[in-house]
Amino acid sequence: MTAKRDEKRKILRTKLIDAAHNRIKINGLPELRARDVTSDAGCALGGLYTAFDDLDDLILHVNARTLHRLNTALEKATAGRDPSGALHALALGYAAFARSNRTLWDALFEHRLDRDTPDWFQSEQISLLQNIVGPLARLQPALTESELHLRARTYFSAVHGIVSMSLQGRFVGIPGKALRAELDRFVEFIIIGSAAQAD
Amino acid sequence: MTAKRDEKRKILRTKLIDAAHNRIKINGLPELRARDVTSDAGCALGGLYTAFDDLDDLILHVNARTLHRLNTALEKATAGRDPSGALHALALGYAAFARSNRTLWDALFEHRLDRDTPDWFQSEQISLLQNIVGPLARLQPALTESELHLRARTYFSAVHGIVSMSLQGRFVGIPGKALRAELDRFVEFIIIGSAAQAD
DNA sequence: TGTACATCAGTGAACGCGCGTTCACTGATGTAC
DNA sequence: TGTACATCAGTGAACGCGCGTTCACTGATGTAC
Repeated sequence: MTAKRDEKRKILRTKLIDAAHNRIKINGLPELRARDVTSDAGCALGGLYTAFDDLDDLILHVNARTLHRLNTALEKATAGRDPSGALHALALGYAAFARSNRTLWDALFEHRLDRDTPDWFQSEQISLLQNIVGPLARLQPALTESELHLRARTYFSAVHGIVSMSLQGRFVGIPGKALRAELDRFVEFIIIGSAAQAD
Repeated sequence: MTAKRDEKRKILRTKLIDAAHNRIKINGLPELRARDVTSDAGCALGGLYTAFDDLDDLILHVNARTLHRLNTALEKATAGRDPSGALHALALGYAAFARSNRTLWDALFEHRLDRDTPDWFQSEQISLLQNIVGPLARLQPALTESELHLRARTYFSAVHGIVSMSLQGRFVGIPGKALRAELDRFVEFIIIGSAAQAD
């Protein structure tokens, strides 16, 4: 019976994830400090290393949560739509999520991990792709599973590029005001192109 | 007559840019150290601060050089092609440049500058966009200048997203082997979509 | 052309600070009887 | 149920290292006459 210990551990882990989530949300991943997180979570600095392997491990848990929230948002946005509508909704939903979760979303791509991606994280990544594979499969029923996955990755990468460049405000990014319209047009091109190819 | 001083300064600046370029090329921007660069360039640590404002300023000069090399490569790749051929060549040329100049190309996007982008750097950014605007304008003559620029940015961002995700080897990136084929197909969609829109 | 002084590029040791991780310790939880 | 001992989560001060930038100094270049 180690129930009490297990419970305390679980609570501490949650507190730390919550604290890191909030810190990233407010100041962004580059400003995240182990000392701030532990003091927010109400434990000692060393406590972090009993609950997680290290700071990177904690960040990974925050990112998994963010990815999960993104997947939920995208599922909601596409629910009950026809394939084209779903693709449009995915792109706009992605942009909307990125904008309103800016720093957390940035953390998803800023964070480099040297170790292998753990299973519980990979499953969230797979869900993300599945959200795209679904509509694509209905749009192009002739494609094989592996072609679909390839197309979904290309499609995701392209939309991600457009959204991230725009939000970063880089020279090559498009102005925020034009983002929605450009994304809509862009998705339409993809749909038209797919239809043309299917003929 | 400060000719000799001016000359020495110019030489030192070039040596430092060369050294930083090589260091980034070999180890990547995150591993770039002021001490390594100055020792490679054969000057004292403090010398960096007489030739440039600071390390960021030096990095910006390396990036301008990389951007210039990219522009030259893209101009060469598109020279004498019809609009569709040029768009294909741009995407593949971009991927090829990114792959064979991996760390230098990464530095272009990893480097954050707080100060404003100086003119001499902006002009390279503008050239990059012009490489895309050219073919697009011939493909869709009806578009206004500002629409063309918007389309060019969207188009660049999308291709950049596909290429960078793939090279980073992220889960959502497409495998290197499939990159060329996916890019070709992707560009074709854009061209078909543009044609459909022009009707 | 030559001399005396002034300037300023270049030097490199020292500054200054940040921050992830460790580790000897303690007190709460778990186990044995 | 209660006591004695064992374990281990949690503590927080100290470690350890990295590295951009500064600054008093010097020697080469420039200026004045």
